[in-house]
Amino acid sequence: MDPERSYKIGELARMFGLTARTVRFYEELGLLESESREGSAHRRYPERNAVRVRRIQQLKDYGLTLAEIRELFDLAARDRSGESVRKSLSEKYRSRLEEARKKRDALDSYIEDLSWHVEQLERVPDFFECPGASCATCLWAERCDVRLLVSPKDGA
Amino acid sequence: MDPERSYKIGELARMFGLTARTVRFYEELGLLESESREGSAHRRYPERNAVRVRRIQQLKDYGLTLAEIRELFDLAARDRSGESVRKSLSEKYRSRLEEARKKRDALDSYIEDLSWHVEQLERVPDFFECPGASCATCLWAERCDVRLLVSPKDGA
DNA sequence: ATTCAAGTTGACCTTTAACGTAAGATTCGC
DNA sequence: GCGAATCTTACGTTAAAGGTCAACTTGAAT
Repeated sequence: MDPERSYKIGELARMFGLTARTVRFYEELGLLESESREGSAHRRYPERNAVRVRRIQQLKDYGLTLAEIRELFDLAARDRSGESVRKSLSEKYRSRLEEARKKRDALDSYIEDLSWHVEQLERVPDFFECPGASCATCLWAERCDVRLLVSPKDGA
Repeated sequence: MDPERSYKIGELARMFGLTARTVRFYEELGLLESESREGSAHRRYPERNAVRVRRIQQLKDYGLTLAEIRELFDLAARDRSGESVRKSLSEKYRSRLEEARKKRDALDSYIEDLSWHVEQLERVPDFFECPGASCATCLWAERCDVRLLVSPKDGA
């Protein structure tokens, strides 16, 4: 890697499938740093920004917001040992992980419920007759009682 | 159930933990039907609307939008046999189910990836030294090469 | 008769991140 | 000197399900 190397905004954008607007936006947020533009009117991004963009994409994929990514970058700039960054990122990942697991569990029970409903809908031919015992999906209220609108958890 | 019974907007709202605004909003969308207000200025919701509200909440819980719910209600009004409603709802549920399963699978692999990263972050004490082989979480680009930013799928 | 909680219409506001898009002026590279 | 690239500024997008005034009117109970 050549530390002297620098990219124009379009180059950097193309390298990662972004638009110039996006790169500019990232810089606005403090995620990228262009050289001071002495004499020139166009931005120049030193090589290290390429790595940053890649890192941004990665962290974004893992569910971090750009604001959070910025915090991490700031942290890294202040603590060069990397300790605080590692701790912070680790915590963030852990909490994301927990959220994700909860979401997955919720999704699982959602899937179960929905399966039950689909089954009900397709199994009983005259399900809509509201036999008086239970009615999971009846839609015309004129014939229905609130108490007859059941869910799987209500017990069969 | 007394077919003559009717509710004021606040009553209906309180029954289901809604606000009057919400009930009004539902009526605007065509989800509820108040009696024609001859002589009166206040809405009156016949009993059947209670069942509708309950149904709305149920369908909402299963991920249908209010617009979709309205379509179902319309369908039910046009086809009293219930056949088309059952078909439509069944299809909707099925597609929701498929989406949910995909989401869950994506979530699962996300969880795996994230676990890998957490492990990496916590296992290698000087992970941030960028040993040159791989670097999953390094944050200061000055010392890093883009190619060193790896993910679990990249192979260890 | 009074009162005052409850109801009414209408119209705008909220949330939210990560950009898109338009416009017109400049600049760079060849 | 020309056209592609870049610049700044600033508003637009997305969008579901209501929230929040504001200013007014009703209706049931005292």
